[in-house]
Amino acid sequence: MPRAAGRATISDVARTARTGKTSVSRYLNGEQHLLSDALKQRIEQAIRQLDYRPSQMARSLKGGQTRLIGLIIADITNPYSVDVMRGIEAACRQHGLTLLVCNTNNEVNQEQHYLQLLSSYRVEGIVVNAVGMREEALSMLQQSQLPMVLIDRKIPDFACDMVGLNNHEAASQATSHLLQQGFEAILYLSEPVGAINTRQERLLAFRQTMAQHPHLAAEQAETPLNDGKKLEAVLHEFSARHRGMRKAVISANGALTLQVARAMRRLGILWGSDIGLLGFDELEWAELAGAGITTLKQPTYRIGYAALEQLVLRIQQGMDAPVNEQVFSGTLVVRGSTTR
Amino acid sequence: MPRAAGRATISDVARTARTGKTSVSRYLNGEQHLLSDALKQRIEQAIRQLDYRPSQMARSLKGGQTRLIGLIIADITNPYSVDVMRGIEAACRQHGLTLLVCNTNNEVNQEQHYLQLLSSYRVEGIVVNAVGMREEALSMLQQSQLPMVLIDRKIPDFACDMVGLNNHEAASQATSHLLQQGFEAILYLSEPVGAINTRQERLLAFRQTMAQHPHLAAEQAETPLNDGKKLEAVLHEFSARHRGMRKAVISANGALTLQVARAMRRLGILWGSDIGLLGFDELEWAELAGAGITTLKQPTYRIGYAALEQLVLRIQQGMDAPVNEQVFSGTLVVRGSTTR
DNA sequence: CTGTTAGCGCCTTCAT
DNA sequence: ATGAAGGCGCTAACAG
Repeated sequence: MPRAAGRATISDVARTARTGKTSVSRYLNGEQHLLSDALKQRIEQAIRQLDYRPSQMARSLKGGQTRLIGLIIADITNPYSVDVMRGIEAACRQHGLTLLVCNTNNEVNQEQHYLQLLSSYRVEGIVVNAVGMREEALSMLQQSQLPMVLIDRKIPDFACDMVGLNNHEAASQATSHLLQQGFEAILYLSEPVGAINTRQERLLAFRQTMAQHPHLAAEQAETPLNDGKKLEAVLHEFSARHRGMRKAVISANGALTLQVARAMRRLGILWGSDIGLLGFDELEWAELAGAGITTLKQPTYRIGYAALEQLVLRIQQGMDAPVNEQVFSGTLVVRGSTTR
Repeated sequence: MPRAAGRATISDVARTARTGKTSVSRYLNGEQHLLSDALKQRIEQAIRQLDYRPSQMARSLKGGQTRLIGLIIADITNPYSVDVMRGIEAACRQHGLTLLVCNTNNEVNQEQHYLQLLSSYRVEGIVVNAVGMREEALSMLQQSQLPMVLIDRKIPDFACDMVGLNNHEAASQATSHLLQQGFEAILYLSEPVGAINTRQERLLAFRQTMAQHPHLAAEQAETPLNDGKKLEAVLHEFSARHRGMRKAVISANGALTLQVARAMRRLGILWGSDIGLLGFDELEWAELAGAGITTLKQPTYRIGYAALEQLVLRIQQGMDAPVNEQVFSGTLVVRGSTTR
């Protein structure tokens, strides 16, 4: 009989099967060829009878591999992150790894907490989807000697593998499309750029592309996600300033595009006819909103998959191997918001 | 100096601080009032110097609480699930619990795998967001004696705490709204109902409500999420069959609503003018799609929060306490798709 | 106040 | 082919 409270242990099984712990352990670890059929039978039955399941805790305490990978996501609400996650998961399955997901909800405390947790559970590596994560938090990560790969984010003075979008190319592509469509004034809208390299790169590419056409108006504005009023003001003024010209807005990410669309709707501005609209990140509802919204779609699944492959590589090679950065190209999905 | 490979252990710290493991352990566990200041100093420094971090593995192996909660999600892609998760997380924080998220990607294997994993890591309880999960998989869960609560799903012959939507009320509410708006023919569209109680309840309530108006047309159809052609056919025929009447479609969940909207668009049917449309689950883009889509919004955050509270209760009370079921009311958010 | 000791459940030599 | 013994890192009696 198993001990009153708690689950059965390997000793319980051994006792029930009238043998020693060693044999049970061997049975569990695929060294069954070393056991007599009779013993195997007894062990098998004991396990079933006691509903025994080995404790991973104890197992990996002993120093074995955990085959665990941690994923730290700053905002699970972000479809981009979820899509990337699917790629990571697929790759994990491929490698016989198990993924543990931690959502930090954009809170620095949580980041630290989860990092410590994952580390103390001896995950073999972590993927950090840092969109929105602050520098301070990431520097904590640096401390831990865990193999790690960053998604779509580089940190100054922090050598770390990274996988993400070719932001420069993507932003150029987006801007060029708008120019080709004959827009004469373009507003590049993003959340506060700060020191976040992803945002900087996109903005830079926009500026460089526009710089080739000095007679056109290239504007830029930053607005937080939750300030609808400010967004309306920015949009309204941009619109007014370029009355009579063909004008368009680029939104730097999916979450922002939603807010932009809402603001335009409140203002009674129609994308497609009154103004052009192009957003980074594919949206499942892009085709349903008004005339449709043109997006720059990221290969999220591939990014996630590649990130995990990179992590596996890092785990194999150790922390001394040179840092690797890998970027993928985006795809422009043209819809009604940028065509006549 | 810490051992060459691997991290420092409590013994290393003890040695460096010229003391015993016990004192270090005490220092770690908030029993600092039992230590002399001098010792405290030495330990603190040793910890910093060695970058020591206690192994949760070892700790909980010893029999302590893990303060870990597992969340099994069938489809992380589903915004409903993600929203519920946010509620769970908030409640976890409140209780000093840490949430480990596992996405089974609707694969039965994964469900088993994760369940075993979580169980072997001694999580104190699990929340199962079973939308889409198959019965077989859930019966596995039943085996494990883990405290558990189901989200929006009941399983026959399986006594388990549950938190979810008041499906009957919600579906009645939705149907009544359509009737009030003067729709004369209503099509209730859902994924295959099967034995899933949530889907059955919604459908039943629809039928009962419609039964009070025998002169009106109450239709029902089931279609898988990925079969756009079938969806178009169903919609087209429904439309044709009731030409000249005011007709509407109820979509049984958010993911389906997206497909329905796409299909209507392909068919050139406009919701709001040609046909009514009402979907379960709030959609962030509901106001942006055409005339806007009326939704039945679930209090997802509260559902998640309540689920975790229930789990905590279950953990405290043990597995013998009577089963508890808790349902919340939905809210109708009326938009252009169901008004003239 | 502080250190010694004995496990937690498992894996792994090392004997038998 | 099988089992006994030791130890992974930590906590919790139980002495000093």
